[in-house]
Amino acid sequence: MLNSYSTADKVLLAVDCIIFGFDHEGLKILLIKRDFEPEKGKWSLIGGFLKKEEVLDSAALRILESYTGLQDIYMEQLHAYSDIDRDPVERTISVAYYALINIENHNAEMIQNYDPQWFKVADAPKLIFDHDSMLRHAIRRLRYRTSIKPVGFELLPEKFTMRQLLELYESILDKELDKRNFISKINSLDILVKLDEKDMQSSRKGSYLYTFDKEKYDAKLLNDFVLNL
Amino acid sequence: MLNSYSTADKVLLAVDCIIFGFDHEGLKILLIKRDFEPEKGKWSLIGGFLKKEEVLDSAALRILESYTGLQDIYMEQLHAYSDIDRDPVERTISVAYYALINIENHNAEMIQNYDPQWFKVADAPKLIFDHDSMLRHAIRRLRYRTSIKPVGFELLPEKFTMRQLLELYESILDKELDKRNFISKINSLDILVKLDEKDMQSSRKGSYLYTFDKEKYDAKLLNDFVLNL
DNA sequence: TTCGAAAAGTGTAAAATCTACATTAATAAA
DNA sequence: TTTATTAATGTAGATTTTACACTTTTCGAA
Repeated sequence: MLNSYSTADKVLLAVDCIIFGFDHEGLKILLIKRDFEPEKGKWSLIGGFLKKEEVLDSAALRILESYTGLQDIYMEQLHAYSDIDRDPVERTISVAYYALINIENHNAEMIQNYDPQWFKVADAPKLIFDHDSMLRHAIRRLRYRTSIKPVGFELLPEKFTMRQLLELYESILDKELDKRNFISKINSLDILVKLDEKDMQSSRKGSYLYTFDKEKYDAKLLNDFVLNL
Repeated sequence: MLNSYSTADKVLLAVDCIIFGFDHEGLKILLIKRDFEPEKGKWSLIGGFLKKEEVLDSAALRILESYTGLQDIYMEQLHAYSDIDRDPVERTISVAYYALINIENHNAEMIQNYDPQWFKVADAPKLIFDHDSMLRHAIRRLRYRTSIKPVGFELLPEKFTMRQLLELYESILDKELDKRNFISKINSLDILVKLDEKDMQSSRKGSYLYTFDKEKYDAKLLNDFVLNL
């Protein structure tokens, strides 16, 4: 019978995580050397299997934490991948999630206790299975997301310069942006607070530091807008 | 062990289809009375279980065809739903797909041999499980899609009037559009061919019929744009 | 102390796009 | 031939987007 629960096939359900980070070198992606067969030792997204009593969103969080120690990361579902032979061992459907995190905040502990590595998106090694394709889709989604939601809160340090924000957008969109136009567009979003404090690392003159106005930022997360950069 | 294939749980994987159609009454959604327990007799999206040797995309096509006879329908994956108790019988993860189809082209055969029914989106009955939530997401996705890809080829008859196209967009976006602005924006997409033929049903004067320029339409499907309606 | 180097900060004019809006045209039916 | 009905059409003003260059600040070197 077509729709009998009892005769329907059951399958393994995996979750793979595309974790984006950002630092002075640009947009990065977090990868691990796979620690079990098949493809042991090859570069891979962080992944694992869904447990029966678990929701996908939670599985993504659990799996991310188990490989990185990272907690309370906001992830979004990307897509379900189901090619028959995507996993050579056994039929496995994988649901991919992606997240944005601040590298500096998390890196020390993570590198100490686990073994993930950051790669510049452009320099990422070949990945196992269909993970390259997942990564490509995630980048596309991130670019799109950038055009309708604010980005940066999760990726930048608490205090940051306008230049850092500009470089974040440039590295996500992979194109140069006009500095003055960018600043006025970002300012028109009204999500930044200019501090009375300068960062003196980057120049003699020093550049003002900003933070996000969390409330306004979150409000913008809910209501899509068009940001034409 | 965390990532052992042999100890990982297997789950049922369902596919549910949100089928959008359009006719003179507006945007519609195709539903069936569920023909098996639980919730037998209640309104439901068209759905079924993934088979082990099947890709999700194909499962969506197979399931749609089994309930409607519809073939060669282009569907897009929407989201994977995994609430623990979303299906009361057994843990089931469902991947939702959505599609756009032309009601008039397909209706006769479908209604004859199967028992699905069209509902105006606004008048849809309460659905089983989390199908209401799937439908809401699909509508949101369709609206978004409408702002970055052309819509209509799959939903309108071969030849259609500008008014029909306008009403399609209005019913998807659920708002009134300015006729003249709409026409000039659509024309600027350069995807329509104006025919030397009028539809005399709707008025004394008659209104010109259009078709889509399939090539240009398809090209626009690939490259996103912003259509500010 | 002055000078040079390096990045920060700032404004505008022209072009493009978006919006709001009303009249005339064509035809069939009465 | 008149009337009723819907189709078709254009523009001016407002808004947004784009392209673009010079001045400011301060540290460190001469």
